[in-house]
Amino acid sequence: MVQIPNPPPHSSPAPRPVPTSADVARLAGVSRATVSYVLNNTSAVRISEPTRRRVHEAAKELGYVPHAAARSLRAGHSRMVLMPAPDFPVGPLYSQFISELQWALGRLDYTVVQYGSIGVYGDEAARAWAELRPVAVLVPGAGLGPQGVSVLKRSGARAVVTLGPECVDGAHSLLMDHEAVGHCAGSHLFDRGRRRIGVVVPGEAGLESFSQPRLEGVRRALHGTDATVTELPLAYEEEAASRLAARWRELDLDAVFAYNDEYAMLVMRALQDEGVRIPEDTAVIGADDLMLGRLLRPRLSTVHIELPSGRDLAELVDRAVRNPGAAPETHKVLGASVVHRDSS
Amino acid sequence: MVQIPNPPPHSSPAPRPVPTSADVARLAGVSRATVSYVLNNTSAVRISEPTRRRVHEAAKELGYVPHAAARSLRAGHSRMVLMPAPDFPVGPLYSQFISELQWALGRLDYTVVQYGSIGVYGDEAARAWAELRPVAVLVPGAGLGPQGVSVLKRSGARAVVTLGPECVDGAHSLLMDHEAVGHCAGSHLFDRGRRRIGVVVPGEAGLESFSQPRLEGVRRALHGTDATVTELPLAYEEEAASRLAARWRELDLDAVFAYNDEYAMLVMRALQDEGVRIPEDTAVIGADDLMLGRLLRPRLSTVHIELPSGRDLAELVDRAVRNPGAAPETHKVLGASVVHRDSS
DNA sequence: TTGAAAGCGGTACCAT
DNA sequence: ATGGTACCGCTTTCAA
Repeated sequence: MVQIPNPPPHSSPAPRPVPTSADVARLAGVSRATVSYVLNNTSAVRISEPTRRRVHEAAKELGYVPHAAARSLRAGHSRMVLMPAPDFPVGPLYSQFISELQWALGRLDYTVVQYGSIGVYGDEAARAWAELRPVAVLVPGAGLGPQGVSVLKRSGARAVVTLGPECVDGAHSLLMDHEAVGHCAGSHLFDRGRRRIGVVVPGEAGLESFSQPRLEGVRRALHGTDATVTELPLAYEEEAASRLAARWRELDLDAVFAYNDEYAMLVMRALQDEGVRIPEDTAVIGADDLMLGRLLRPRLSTVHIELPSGRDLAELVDRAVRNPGAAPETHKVLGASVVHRDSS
Repeated sequence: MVQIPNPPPHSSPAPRPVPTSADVARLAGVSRATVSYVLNNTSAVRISEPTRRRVHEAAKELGYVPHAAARSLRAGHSRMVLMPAPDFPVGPLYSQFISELQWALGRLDYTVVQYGSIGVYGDEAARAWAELRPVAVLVPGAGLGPQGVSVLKRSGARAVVTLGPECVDGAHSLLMDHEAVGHCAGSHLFDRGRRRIGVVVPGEAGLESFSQPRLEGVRRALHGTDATVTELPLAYEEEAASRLAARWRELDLDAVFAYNDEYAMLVMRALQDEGVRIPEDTAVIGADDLMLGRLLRPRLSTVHIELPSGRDLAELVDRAVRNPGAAPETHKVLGASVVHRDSS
C-alpha cells in the first residue's frame, strides 16, 4: 500500500454522543413518546401537523438514526434473515442466486444479512447466529445438524431452512442433490458408448461437499454396468493438469467428467496439448453450463444446473415465518440436465 | 420444486418463550448478576466453583443463548463490521478478498456482516446501515458520499472505509484505481506498436464503475499520441460478440482491451471464428489474470490486478477503530501490471 | 393530542 | 461470594 499525504485532521477529537430519541424530543420540546409516534407514523395516534414538523426537523438537525437493537429488543422480534457468508470462491450461479434472494426477501420487507463465520463451525456457529435473534436462518451446505437447528429455534428463529445434500431434522430442507449432477454426466457418457470413465475431484478445500456427491452420482449411474469409474484428484493448476495428462495413455480412459466447466477447460487444454483428441479419444463433460464452455473448441458438453429461484425461496421463508408451527417442507430443488455439445 | 411427502407435524404449536438470563438465574437459584458474571468469566468477581457449575448446567439445560442486541445496547457498542453485500456477480478475486478479510477481522475479534441492501442506494443505504450501529463500515465501490459517511459517524461508527475509485471526505479511503488497469493495457498495446485500439465496455449493469475508469485509463495512456481509442459496447453473449466480430474489418482496429479476461475470451473466440488472426491482425489483452487466460490459445495477455491483502485492511480497520480521532488514511491499493503472453 | 412510565435482556456498580 | 438495581434506547399501553 502506498501512503498518500493527507491534510491534517480538521475534526477535533470531540466525538459527540450519538443522538437518541430523547435528544430529539428535548430539541422538539415534546416527549419521547411523541417522537416515536411521529417517526413511525403510528396510525393509532393522531399528532398535530405542527408537532410532526418540529419533530422531523429536530431529527434531521441532530442526524438522528434509530437504534435497531433497542427497537428489536423492545419489539421482541426483528425481520432479519441470516445466512452464513460463503467461505469458498463462489461462481456466477450462486452469486446470482444470492442476489435474487436478497432482492425477493427485501420485497417482503426482510433484511438479509450474511454473517461471516470463518473458522467457526457447526453448533458453535449456530450459537453465534442465534445471538442475533434472526427471524429466519438460511444455511447453504451441510454443517448444520439437528442440534444447531434446535438452538436456533429455541432462540426464536421462526424458520430454519437448509440448502444442502440432505434434509436436516426440524428444518425446512431444500435438497440440492449433487449426485444428480454426477448421475446425469455418467449416464450421458455411458449412452455415448464410453466405458472407462474418469471423474475429476478437485483438490481445493471446501469443495468436497459438492465433488463427493457428484462422484457418487457417476458411480451410481454406472453401477451394474461394465463401465469403470476412476477417481482423478486434481488441483486447479496448469501443472497438475499437465501431470494428469502425461499419464493419460496409461490411465486408459475414454471419457472424463471434470467436476465443472472450469476444471473441464483445464483438463481439456492439458489433454489437447498432449495430443489426445476430443471427443474421439476421450470425451469430456463439465458442469454448471458456464459461458466459457460454449467458447471452447470443441464446444464443451456440460450439465446444466438449475438452482431454485430466489423468489420461490423467499416465499418459502415468508410462509415459514408466518406459520412457524407448520411441518417442515422438503423440496428437491436442483435440476440437472445434460447440454450436449461437441466434446462428448 | 418437487414436493416430497413429509411426516406429520410432531411439534405442537407450543413455542416456548426464549430463555433469558433471568430464567437461568431462577433455575440455578442465583441472581441475574451472578449468571452474567459466570457466563462472561468476569475476572473482577470471584464466583465459587459450585455456583459456577449450577449456572452452567442451568444455561445448558435451557439452551440459553445471550441476546446480542441487549448486550450491545447495554455496552453501548458492538464489534460488528458491516459491509454491503455485493450486488453484481463477483469474481474469484473479490471472493477471495472478502474471505481473507473476514478471516483477518475475525482474528481481531470483529464480526463481519454483509448487509443485503439491494434496491437501496446512497444515503438511504447509509441510514439503514447506521441503524445497526456497527463499529466500522467498509464500503466497496462508489455510492457512498460524504453525507453518508457523516451519518455513519454520527451514529457511532468509529471507522468508515471506502474501497473505490476516489476518496470520500471523512472516510478512510482505499483507492482502487481502475484507470491504472486501463492505463497499463493501453501503454502495453501502444508499446507493441498498436495504434487503433478498441476497448470493450460491458453492457451489464453494475459494472460501469469498473469499466468506465478502465476505458479512461486507456484514453489517458494514449493521449497525445497518434493512437485512436474506440469504445466497443458488448453484452456478455456469444451473439453480441459475433455481431461485433462481423464488423471487425470495417472497424479497422489492430488491438483490443477487452475489459477483463472473460470478455477477452468471448471476443477472442468470435474474432478467431471470423478468421481474424491473433495477435497478427489484432492484439487482445484482458484483465484479472484468471487461470482461464493461460489456457487459451494463443495464451491471453492480461493485466494482473493486486487487491489489498485482507490482513492489511483488517489492520487498518482495527487501527481506525482504536483511534477514531486520527486523520483519515488514503492508500492506493490497486496494483496493476501487465502479464505479457501470446495474444498481444 | 400529548406525556409518564413500564419493560425488553443484559451488565456493572454498590451493598451486603 | 452474591444480590439488588439502575440503565442502555425504544415502543406502547394508560392516563391526563
